[in-house]
Amino acid sequence: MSRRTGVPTLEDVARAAGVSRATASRVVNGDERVQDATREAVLAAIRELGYSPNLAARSLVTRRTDTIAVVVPESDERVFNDPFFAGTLRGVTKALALTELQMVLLIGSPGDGDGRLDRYIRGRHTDGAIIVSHHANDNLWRSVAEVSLPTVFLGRPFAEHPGLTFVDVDNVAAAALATGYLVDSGRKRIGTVAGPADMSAGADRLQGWHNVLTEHGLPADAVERGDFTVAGGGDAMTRLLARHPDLDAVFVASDLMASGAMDAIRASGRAIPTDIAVVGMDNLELATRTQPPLTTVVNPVDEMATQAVAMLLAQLEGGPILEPVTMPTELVVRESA
Amino acid sequence: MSRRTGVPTLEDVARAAGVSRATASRVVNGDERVQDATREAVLAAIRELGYSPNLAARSLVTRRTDTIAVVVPESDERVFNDPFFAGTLRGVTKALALTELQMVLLIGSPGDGDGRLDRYIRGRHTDGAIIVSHHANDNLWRSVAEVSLPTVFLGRPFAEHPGLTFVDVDNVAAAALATGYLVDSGRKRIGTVAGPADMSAGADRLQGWHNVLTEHGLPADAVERGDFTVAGGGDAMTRLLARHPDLDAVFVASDLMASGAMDAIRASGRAIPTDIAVVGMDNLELATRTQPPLTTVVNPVDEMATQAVAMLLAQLEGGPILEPVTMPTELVVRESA
DNA sequence: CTGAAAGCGCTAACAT
DNA sequence: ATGTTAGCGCTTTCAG
Repeated sequence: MSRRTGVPTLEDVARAAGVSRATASRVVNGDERVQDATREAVLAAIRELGYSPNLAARSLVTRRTDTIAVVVPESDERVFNDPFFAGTLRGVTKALALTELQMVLLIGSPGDGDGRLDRYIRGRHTDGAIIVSHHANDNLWRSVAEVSLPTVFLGRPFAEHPGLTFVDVDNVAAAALATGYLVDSGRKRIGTVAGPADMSAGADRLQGWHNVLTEHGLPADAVERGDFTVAGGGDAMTRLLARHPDLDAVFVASDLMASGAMDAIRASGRAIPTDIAVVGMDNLELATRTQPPLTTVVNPVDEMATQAVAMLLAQLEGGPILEPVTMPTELVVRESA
Repeated sequence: MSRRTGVPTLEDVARAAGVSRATASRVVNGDERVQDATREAVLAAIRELGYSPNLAARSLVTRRTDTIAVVVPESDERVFNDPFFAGTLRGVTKALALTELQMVLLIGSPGDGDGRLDRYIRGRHTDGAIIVSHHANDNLWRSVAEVSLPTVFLGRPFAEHPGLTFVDVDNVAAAALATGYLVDSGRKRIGTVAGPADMSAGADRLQGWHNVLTEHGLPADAVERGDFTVAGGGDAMTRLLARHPDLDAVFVASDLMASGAMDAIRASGRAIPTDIAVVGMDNLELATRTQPPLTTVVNPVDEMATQAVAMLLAQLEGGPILEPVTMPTELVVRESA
């Protein structure tokens, strides 16, 4: 016995079962061509010794790590305060639980730019990646392309690029749906609290709002940007009201921002929806608990995550890069509009 | 050139720099005793080739994985809906960002009991573990002990065991603080919505509530259990009111449950705090947004997480297992009590 | 169906 | 200061 550490190796298992390492390995990996009796012996040895494969050794030879990275180029603050990310992570976790893959969560720390994430990707330390909240100036898309790491974006990456695939909702259509509802209910002066200009969700939702207003010959000049946080939404709404006191409705590009915006509206002495109607987007649980409950557009994060994982798995199994997928969206009418 | 894959190895770097693999390795690992000129050459080769160490190969020889597991034996649903876990993960992420360690998130999936988590721990696939929400019938504590995996519990594990360390708040004291406040403000008939009996936080908070009431000669019989969710808190409160319609106050063992409990109280036609005073625990952001804002006891998850990571790092660096740490707590008075 | 042997990429003695 | 060498534990040809 040359076991210095307490951790049994495949060699130990093989010896205990009276077979070669190769056969033991076959049993561990479910290879069919092992005699039943032999298999039993090995299995018994494994149980007895409490053997568990050394993943590093395995991955050194298989050239797979059996992990996938979930990359979120946002601060830990954002990620863990925004239910949108929670939903995304929940979806990914759930989908991954059915596989042998382990999830490695990579969150952008404000400290070092995106250098850490980039290095991790370029190092090919995982078999694939799901990249969640992509900004225009992230070069993550370039990195995954250069090292050809199987990747699916959750939310359309700002820079489209052949070979990059993603799953998203049609954010232009979603915003149009929300804005159209406001128009149809007779609102004439409709502003928007938009998302960041460097994210496709920010840009597209603004576009959808703009399209509908111009189609109807209504002014599309009341725009302020928020950063997808409650506070950011509140600040943006305050600025919006200062510049356009005649607003009678607003489309806010996320429920979290809408929550802040509603506080700002109330603080200005206006009533919701009587003075100002509010429509959000995401349909977080939060939307049912605002005062009044928030009319919003569904952002099916769970389904999107599941879809993204499925597309990634297909690639990992050697399939082609699948076409981008767009998920359907719907309006949920509550009391804020 | 024998490079079949596109991924450069240390060997490639060494060759390009005209040195041996050993020297290249020294540069990569920041070994001092390398001539500046040599170092420069190696660094240049690394940049040129876009070299990144193969972690599997490294960990095979160093016997370290440079990862730590964050184990949460709860369903993904719970984990990603409960801001308590979000706070914990935020704290751990933040603390880990300052190190070279990568976090592996292990979440209990309802499917396979805790077998998956257990196997992962016993396989020693990480250098250490932080175990977050521990239940009485989890045998995780036994597993980490048996394979002597450096571990810190976040929240006192139900089974105390020499060699197990943890960081927690004094939940008995916290509950006593909340209940004492209710007593001091003249309430006479104080119930509680307690947490699960199989978790130390559930048991201890119930104990603290019980202690104060008996000390003051008040009845301590109005108890219903919830599962630390909004819905669970609501249901428990409904049962509590049915059995004890004379209640004039309630200590609810978590803010999430308190939120549900407040809905149930209102639904019963009672006013908060006039008819029933409510005190929660955790001091989530949510507590500021309930109607009325919730009086609660601070659960300093961020600091606890930081502390837990620090204690784990100390162990990983070869230090002794540190004594359990108890964090201080305080009452935040808002309008619900 | 099973075993022998090669080697994945790296670090860490041990030489020099 | 640098090179040589011996594995780390595993999978995978290749023989038999």
